[in-house]
Amino acid sequence: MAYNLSEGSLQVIMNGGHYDKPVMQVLGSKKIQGSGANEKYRLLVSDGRHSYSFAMLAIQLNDKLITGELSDYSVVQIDRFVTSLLKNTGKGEKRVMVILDITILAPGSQVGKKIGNPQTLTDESSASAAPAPAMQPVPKPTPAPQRTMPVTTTNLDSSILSSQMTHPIASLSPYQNKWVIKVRVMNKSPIRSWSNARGEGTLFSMDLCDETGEIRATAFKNECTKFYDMIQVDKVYYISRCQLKTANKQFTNLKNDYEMTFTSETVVAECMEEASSVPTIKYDFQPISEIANKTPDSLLDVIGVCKMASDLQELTARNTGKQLKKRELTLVDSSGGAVTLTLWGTEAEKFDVNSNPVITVKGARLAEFNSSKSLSCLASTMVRYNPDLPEAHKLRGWYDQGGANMDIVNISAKSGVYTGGSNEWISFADAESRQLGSGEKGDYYSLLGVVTFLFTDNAVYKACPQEQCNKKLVDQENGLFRCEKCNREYPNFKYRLLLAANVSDPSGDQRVTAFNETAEAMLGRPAADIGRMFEYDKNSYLELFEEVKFKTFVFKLRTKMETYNDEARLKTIVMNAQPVDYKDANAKLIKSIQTMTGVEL
DNA sequence: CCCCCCCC
Repeated sequence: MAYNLSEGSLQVIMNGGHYDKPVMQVLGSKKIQGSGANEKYRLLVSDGRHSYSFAMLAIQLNDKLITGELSDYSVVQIDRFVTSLLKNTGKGEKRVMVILDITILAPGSQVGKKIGNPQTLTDESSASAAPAPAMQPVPKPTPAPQRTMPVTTTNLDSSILSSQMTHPIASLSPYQNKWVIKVRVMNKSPIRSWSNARGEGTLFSMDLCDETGEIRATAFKNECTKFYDMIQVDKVYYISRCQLKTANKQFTNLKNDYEMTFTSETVVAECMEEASSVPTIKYDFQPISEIANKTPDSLLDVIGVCKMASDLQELTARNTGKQLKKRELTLVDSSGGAVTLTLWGTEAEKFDVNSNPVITVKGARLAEFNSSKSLSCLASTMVRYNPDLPEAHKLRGWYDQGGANMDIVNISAKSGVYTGGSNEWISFADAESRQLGSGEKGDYYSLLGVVTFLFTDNAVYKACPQEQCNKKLVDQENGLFRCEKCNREYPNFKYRLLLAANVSDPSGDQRVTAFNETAEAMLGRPAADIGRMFEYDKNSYLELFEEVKFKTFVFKLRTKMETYNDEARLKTIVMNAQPVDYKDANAKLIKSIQTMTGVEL
């Protein structure tokens, strides 16, 4: 019987390339460290053309070798493997393959011989290119020298560790505990304390990654104190002897089924050598336009350009009474979506409002409020500004070359209290002929309209600082402001918008009023910013209004006949103003053409 | 062993 080995695959793999599920023959194996449950084996494998001895068997596959299922001359399909470049004690780098999963296609006893005449593959990345040492083609469990792990971080020579085989994150599991990982710290939380029925203490957690995956590690109490200062974001460490357990996906979106806990046995040593092969961070970016379809409370990775930023806002948490600081950023990307990202605390304070950085967030929580979705940073969320990433440079290019002016759909747009009405677009002429607004209750309708004029006078006012009260304040000219509704004076106020505008469509036009949230959506800036501009930078204020003129929105309007001074007149309020989603707009237009013409398009 | 992460 002939066995087809994947000839040439080893050369591809050892040059750092990928080869999908190569078929190889095992020509030998050798125990290189540990004993009992912690044994580790090195294999001599052949693809028929070359043989290579720096193939490691992941510990979970040891059984196959020990039981004899996997033996010399076995033909196997390597379903999953990783390779990594290792420092080879002064002789440059050596690429090692770690076999994570195999299917045995034919037992060694059936094959019974070496297939072909494979030549030893020399390590091409190494100048010395020493041939791999030959191994006996018979598994002889020889007592390998026991590797003793230093237990403390003091006097730990990291070169000892680096000369050893490190284990890929992807192969860690609770069923093996003898490993060393070489990982970069992606994120480190602040120290936090807890107190509950099961006890109290301090902890911090960190997110780690290597070429094969990522994992969260948490250090409690003694380990928290011992390692907090040492562990630094972006640095690479050798870590061993942690406890692994199943990760709770509710609190992390790292791609790993497990997480680890530091124990008193845990060893951490900084990697002092060049370690650029260990990646800096792993993202699973979601296009902003897709965020609206995600489940609330899920943790997402997003990249976007900060198109606008609110002022710093201070507020009191309702449940805890804690003083909070927040800043809301609007992120846009080339998907045509926009989303609000809320920063908290010092992250909010230190944000430079005069910049439009590319921002990456990893593990931001999708929040839902009043049926609009936004992102909120948690303590565990990684936020980076203008990171040196291909995606970031691409997005910067998009933004600077017109993306900044692109019409966007803000999935976080506040929808006000609007609930009624049809989503069908009608025209002002339709609204008139249907006599909308003549009834007791008022009528709702939607249309595609252009803002043709904005009244800049009285568009922003100083409102009562009380949460539920938006009453315009009377300036007492003594540093205090009086609210007639609350019947008291305040030293502070909040800006609110009350925007009057004209909206036109091809059939006519209508004077409309937009209250705070909808006016913010139309003007594209928070009321606080607009108030500040009105007060201190009138030119920018007027410019902003000029920019919005002739912008098109999908309006949801509420219209009702009201009587002023014996004169009945239609009052139309903007319930919602959304930038145009042209894909959706075109579908609606095509549908209405079909309805009108009866022609299938 | 945490897992709170805030506000409209």
